[in-house]
Amino acid sequence: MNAKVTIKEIAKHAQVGTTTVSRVLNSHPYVSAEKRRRVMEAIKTLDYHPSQTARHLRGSPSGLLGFLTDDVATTPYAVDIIRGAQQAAWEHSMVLLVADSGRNRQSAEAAVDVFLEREVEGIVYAAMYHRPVELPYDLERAPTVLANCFLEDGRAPSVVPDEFDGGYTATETLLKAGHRRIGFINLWEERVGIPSPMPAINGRLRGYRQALQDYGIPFDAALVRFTDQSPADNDHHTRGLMSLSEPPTAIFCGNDKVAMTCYSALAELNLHIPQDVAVIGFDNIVDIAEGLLPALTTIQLPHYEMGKWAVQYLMDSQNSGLKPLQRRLPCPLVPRDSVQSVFIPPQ
Amino acid sequence: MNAKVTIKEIAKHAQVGTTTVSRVLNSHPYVSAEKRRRVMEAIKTLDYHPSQTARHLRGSPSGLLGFLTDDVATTPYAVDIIRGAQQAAWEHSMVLLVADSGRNRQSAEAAVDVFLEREVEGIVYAAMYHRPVELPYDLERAPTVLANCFLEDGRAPSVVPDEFDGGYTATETLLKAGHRRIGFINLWEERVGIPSPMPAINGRLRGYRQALQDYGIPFDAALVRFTDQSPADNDHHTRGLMSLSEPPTAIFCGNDKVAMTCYSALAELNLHIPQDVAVIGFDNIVDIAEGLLPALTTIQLPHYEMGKWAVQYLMDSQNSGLKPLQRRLPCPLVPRDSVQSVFIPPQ
DNA sequence: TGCCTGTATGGTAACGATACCATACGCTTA
DNA sequence: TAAGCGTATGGTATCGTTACCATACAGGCA
Repeated sequence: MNAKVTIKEIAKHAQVGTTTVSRVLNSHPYVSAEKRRRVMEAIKTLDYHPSQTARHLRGSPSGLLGFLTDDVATTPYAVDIIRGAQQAAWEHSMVLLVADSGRNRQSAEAAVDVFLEREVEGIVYAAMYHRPVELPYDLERAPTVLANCFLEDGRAPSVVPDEFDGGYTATETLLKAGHRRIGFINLWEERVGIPSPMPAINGRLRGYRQALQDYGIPFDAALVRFTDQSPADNDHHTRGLMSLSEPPTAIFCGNDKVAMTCYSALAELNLHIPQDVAVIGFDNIVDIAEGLLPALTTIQLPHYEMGKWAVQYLMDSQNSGLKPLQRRLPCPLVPRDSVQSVFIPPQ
Repeated sequence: MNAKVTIKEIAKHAQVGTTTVSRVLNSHPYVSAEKRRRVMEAIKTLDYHPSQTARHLRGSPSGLLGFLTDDVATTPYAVDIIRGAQQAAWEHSMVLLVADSGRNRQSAEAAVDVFLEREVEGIVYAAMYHRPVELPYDLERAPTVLANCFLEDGRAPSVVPDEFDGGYTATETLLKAGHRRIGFINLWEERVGIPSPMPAINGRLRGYRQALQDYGIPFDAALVRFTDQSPADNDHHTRGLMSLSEPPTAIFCGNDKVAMTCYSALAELNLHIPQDVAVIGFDNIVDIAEGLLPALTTIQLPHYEMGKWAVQYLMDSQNSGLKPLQRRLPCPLVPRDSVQSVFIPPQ
């Protein structure tokens, strides 16, 4: 507000040299108690705040981290990535500079330029849903960690949800509750004719199969379906599953939106959750999961944790160097009321 | 990555003085075409990027804006505020510094300290749902604009959703479709015994009443209900409304979550949307609105626009001074399939 | 007594960019 | 021909802070 107070004025006010003030500020040795006190007092009375700009110019690290996102939130809670990053940054006394790369490489480059002009110490590149990306700028430009996405060639470190773990946990939750016929309405997406390599789809399916195998249940392809995520298709597959000659007693839905349609389809079929059919979702969209009746048991994507991890890794490897590993974070269960044991397990 | 290139090296490489380089960078007059060319070339070959830090130290404005949020997203899309702010900042060649004030005043002060140390030119304080707040730091410290919240005493400018407009639009949409008995399941919240001053609750109710009045429909208190937002209560009120001797033909739900429960309650009552009952929501939680069948017509909160406005106002009033007005932004209709005309309007 | 060492202190250059000042040239105009 | 002006150019102080260097004094030890 008022003209900024500099170290010089503190020095004058406290009747010491600027060096002494600096020493006090950075708690260096060799300052007498008396002068330290005087400096402290001057700082308080003049309401002095050191200029990070000047500090940085003199050679200290910038204390800045760039956070670049690819675009608008698809899954709303994906923004928890930024919260996690912000939290971790804070713990390292860093500040987050955020920018939206927009859709095109050009504006991403521009954003990175801006970051670099401010000498960020690293960049977190975050995607709004888990997928392979092409980095919209030259990796050499700054130490980069990817969050919720990864490079196909693995040239940069990344942190992603462990989709396999999520699929496994969801399925195991149902198995533990005693279910033996478990339907799976997986997500689907096509990319120019070939099935998408979306890690969510494949990873969760592998988790599902592995859990079944671990519990000695044979895999039945009829129980696995793929939805284009439209309500109509979600509905269609729920009905398809339930009209099987041997219908499932539990359904694992590819996400909470699918679960939402699943609920209404089951209601129309006069089937009750969780008594007749257990349902488990994915994503933990709280508005949906808590809004449904009964409240939806689901799996949480580790958005917050990914953001946190990305920044932490960036910081930890500041000197040791960034090793391009891929870190998979578990997807924990969020138990609510849509899964319930179907029978007392045998002793 | 490699040691940073400075203006001096450019000067040496281009065989000119540093002043000339600076002039080229800032497109000042009085540089010969030849030298300009040489400088440009040197910049490109040495991959020079000017240091914002040094620029700023010399006196230029910091180009930084602080963005402070109060806490975790309640409505997931509230993060669009940050996207809007980021966009507007970008257009003004500003960068956003984000921090989470956490719950307590102390860490908020700390965050503001950090902002001030970097000499931000202003601060946007954003809340995750529309409400009165107490600013967790001294207003004198930096030019501040509040987004999605406001100070009870109006000491600082703020931008909020026009809840009245939203309530009016929702109701009018139903009226225009020919409905004359319109139920309203409003939100509810108590604060130590007294009803909450949540602007959403009062504003939307006033909008509802005004729209009825403008269309010559008498207000019927029996049609207005308040839910604590639990699925059970949402369900209860939907049924209550429909069991009226003269039940409504349309229901205006306080938010999309309420609408979600409303859908299932109506389904259980064997009533079809929109033929038997029209439903309109609030918030436009896309996951819910598009996931429901039929897709939910709803009202959008202007999160993105608020973020944008806040930054724009901060910038525009950089010299003219911040006037503490409150700006209300309209809540537009997002038409989908849950409202349909009940009859052909008379010519 | 003289030297060394540890403590205490302040002056000043440097970080990178820019604003100001000084200078210099070529041309027009009195 | 000299003065005056527009154009072109570079040197240097400056922003706020810290690192380095220089200085100064007190006490311990030979």
